[in-house]
Amino acid sequence: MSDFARTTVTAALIYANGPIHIGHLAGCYLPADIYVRYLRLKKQEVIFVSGTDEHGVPITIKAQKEGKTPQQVVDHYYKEIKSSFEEFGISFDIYGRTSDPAHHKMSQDFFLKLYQDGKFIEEVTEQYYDEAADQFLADRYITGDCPKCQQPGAYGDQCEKCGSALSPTELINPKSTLSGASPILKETKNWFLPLDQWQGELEKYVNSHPEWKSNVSGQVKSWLQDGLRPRAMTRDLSWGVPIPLPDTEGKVLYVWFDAPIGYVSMTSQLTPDWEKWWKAEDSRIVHFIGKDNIVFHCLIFPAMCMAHGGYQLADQVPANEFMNLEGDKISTSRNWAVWLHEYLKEFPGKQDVLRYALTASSPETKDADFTWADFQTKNNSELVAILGNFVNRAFVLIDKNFEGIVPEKAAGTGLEADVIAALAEIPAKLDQALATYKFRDALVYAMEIARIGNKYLADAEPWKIIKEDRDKAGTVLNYAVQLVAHASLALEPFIPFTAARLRTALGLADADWSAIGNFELIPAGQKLANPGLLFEKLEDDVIQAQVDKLKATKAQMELASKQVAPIKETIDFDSFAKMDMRIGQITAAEKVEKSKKLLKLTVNDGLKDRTILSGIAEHVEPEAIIGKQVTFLANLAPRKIMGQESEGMILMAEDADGSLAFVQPSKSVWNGASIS
RNA sequence: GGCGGGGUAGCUCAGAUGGUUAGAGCGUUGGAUUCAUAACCCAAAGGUCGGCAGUUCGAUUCUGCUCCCCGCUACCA
Repeated sequence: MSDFARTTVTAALIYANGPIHIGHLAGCYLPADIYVRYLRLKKQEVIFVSGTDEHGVPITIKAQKEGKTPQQVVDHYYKEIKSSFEEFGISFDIYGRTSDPAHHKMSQDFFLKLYQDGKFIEEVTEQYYDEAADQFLADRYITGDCPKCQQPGAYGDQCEKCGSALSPTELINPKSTLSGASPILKETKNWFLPLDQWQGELEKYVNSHPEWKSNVSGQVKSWLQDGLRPRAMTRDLSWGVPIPLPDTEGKVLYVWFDAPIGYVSMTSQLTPDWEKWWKAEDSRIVHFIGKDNIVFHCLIFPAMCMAHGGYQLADQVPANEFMNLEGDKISTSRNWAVWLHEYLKEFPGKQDVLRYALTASSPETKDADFTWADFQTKNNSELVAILGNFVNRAFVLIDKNFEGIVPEKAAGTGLEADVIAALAEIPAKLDQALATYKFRDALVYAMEIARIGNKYLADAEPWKIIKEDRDKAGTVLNYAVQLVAHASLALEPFIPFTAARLRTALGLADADWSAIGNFELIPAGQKLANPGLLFEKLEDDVIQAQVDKLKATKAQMELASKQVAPIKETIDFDSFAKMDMRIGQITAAEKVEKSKKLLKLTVNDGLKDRTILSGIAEHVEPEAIIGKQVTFLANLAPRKIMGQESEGMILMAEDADGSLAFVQPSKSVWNGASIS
């Protein structure tokens, strides 16, 4: 790693269809920023590149929903995202966007080179096309009956009822989810990158990086083991980078084709010297991403680069897992998130508190959970009590006893050697942790300096010594100031706003990693400017307000989901009369093996016992329902489900929360009672 | 369904190529202290390391099965 002359750091491109939330920050932006700041402290050559991804279906959906054009949507969010990142101290060298003409040009050139070099496979396939919406339909936008289990509501890629993987053309009675119309099959030509041809080289590449995190190499190797297949690099969509070939109207580049090129095109906006950062052999590329982006950065983009030639491949891809919020998955569409722009407004000047809290429980090895209670604890018990308190003690003691001027070192208390020794261990540990992307550990090492400081003050008791020996007390405070200075350096990557305040207070012009260990960093006689309290305690009511806000969101979302479905189309009496609904009694119930949802019920219908399979296993205990009377449809055509014959269907009422309840007679009736 | 990651103290998480008392921070309890934002400092309590079985002299660490959470599953990105 020391062979590299410079480092190109990227953080994932985010969709410009919503604001930034803490999941994004913890997932890649904060770790990337910490890493970049660390490299800068070490005076290494580095650039930090990111931006918004402004293409793809989610953007068009958002635009449709808001009655805007896609361009209006991305313009709005680009601005908002960029400014909240800036305010939060994410120190990008360039924050670009993929709708930029320079980006279009570069990704088109990239595509064209692959095309001209014959790296693509052209393939004409039949895809479902929604004539009403005038567009081809991605798998997710088609539903129909599952060809395997016959149940309705299967998606184009998968039936969630029986779990089968499907392709859209297999669906029975397909419908577009956009317009509800029946889609037609239409021929379309797309360009595929034959990933299978790069399998060998990709394996070599992946195997040359045994240091990758287990979640990264695990997923990548799993794909390689399954065998790679050609992947379409173009899409039938109107919003995106147009394909630079004749007669390709209505087709654009696959967003995952142009997005990673975005890193490069954005670099070209930063410096005319951009090629050095992506092509020079002594340039190291590091992609910070979330776990959902692993294959695109570790397989597909590398394959594109191999096909193109000339580009360096990523040296590290430190993917984080996900950050949950109060026990639930963060979700933009469900509004379950702590939004950065709201945080910045509601907690002005407290960027570092959030940076600290998110780093301290960063999802480095597994999903993590952000709770407001934890946020409060981290602020009150660590930032205020450990760091803020130590700094305040040092400044107040010097202000009171030495008029704010750093005293000379004289004979010490005998504890100084221990302090120096304790501090001496920190830089190497810190360096090691940061260099290996273990930011959680690194933060603990950096905070250790303040702990050392607190202990030193408690043991040395300069407030007592001063009464007899002013020089000795001065010595202690001199050391304390040096420790504050060290904290300001070691904590710079994590809490840069606080670090800068400290440097100003100390009169330390420059932040330089190599100064760690230097106990003459702040010269005696230096006039200090007490920065005041670095952090303030967060009271319960402030935290409670945030929790309440989330609870209100949740309640609102539940309310929204409680919307009663509209009445279906009118039917005549005969259609109704055809249904033979009856009351029967459950005499036996057991789980169907290898099925999550299915229960095998034996129902006494007054004539005989019949077997009915019902997808209610997640809602009821088999033992608990034996003996219950239920309503069932008796003349439904028998159907095989998971190899077993089901004779009828149990009627269930679905509650707003998705739970199911039996439809039962209000008093016990005889089995076989018909319903009319 | 297949594949990948994870399940370790009340909470958030480390760790062990298998080996004497499994770690940290926070929280809790007790003590000490008052320069400091009722903060700091010291100490203690607290874990059958998801469950079952196997390999082994010995497993929380290896193997198999199983349960739970998360992700991916290739034209959703």
